[in-house]
Amino acid sequence: MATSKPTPAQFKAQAQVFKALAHPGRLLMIHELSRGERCVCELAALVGSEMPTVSRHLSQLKHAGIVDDEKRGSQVFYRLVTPCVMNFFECVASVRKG
Amino acid sequence: MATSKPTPAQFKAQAQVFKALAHPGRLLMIHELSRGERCVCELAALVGSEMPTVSRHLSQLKHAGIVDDEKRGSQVFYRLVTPCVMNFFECVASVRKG
DNA sequence: GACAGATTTAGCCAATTTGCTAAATTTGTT
DNA sequence: AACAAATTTAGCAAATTGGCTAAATCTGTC
Repeated sequence: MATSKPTPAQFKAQAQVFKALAHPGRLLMIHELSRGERCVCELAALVGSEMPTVSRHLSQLKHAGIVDDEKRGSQVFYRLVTPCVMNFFECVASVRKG
Repeated sequence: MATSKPTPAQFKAQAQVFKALAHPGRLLMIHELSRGERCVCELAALVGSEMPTVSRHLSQLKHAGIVDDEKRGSQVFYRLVTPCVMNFFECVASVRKG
């Protein structure tokens, strides 16, 4: 199917997804999650921020539908739900180079 | 080439591009520009905002490297530089549906 | 049940974003 | 030169975002 014109509500929803991606730390986490599920503490160590901060970032990604979580024991594991977002990076890289 | 890990600076640059996309009006304009170049006044009429507002939105897209502009007479025409961003929409749509 | 660890929620403050109006700039016309 | 149209820049107020610390919640262990 070709690129049909989204409704205003769809544009708004799409913008929400892009907004969730519009943060270096969240992109780093997504990149890590593309290799497999990770708990919050692992991701906190990865990005070097406090756990509450990381938890809220993950909450944003989850709300946007990009990741999902599963509680196992005392830990919560996040995983990438839509691997297609990884395809963005290639295009975005080309954007930056002209 | 596989998905190699970007540097912190690259993550930051990518986030900037996503941030430029994280706005319903800007997405609408990009969609319109995917059909061909448009002047600021046309885009302003399309999104229903004041021209200064639209001008600044376009400035953001240009700074992110997504669009480029060309002045012809008293008008400035914008065009989509990286059509690959249109591919995002398909994936983003799938994000919203689960 | 007390306690430690992992996670989330709440509250606070600094920084950014957004949209507007007003002013400045540029271009084409008379 | 005067004027009108198109665009950008500047300045302002409202809303949102981002990170922290403190407090609350949940889980497993002793």
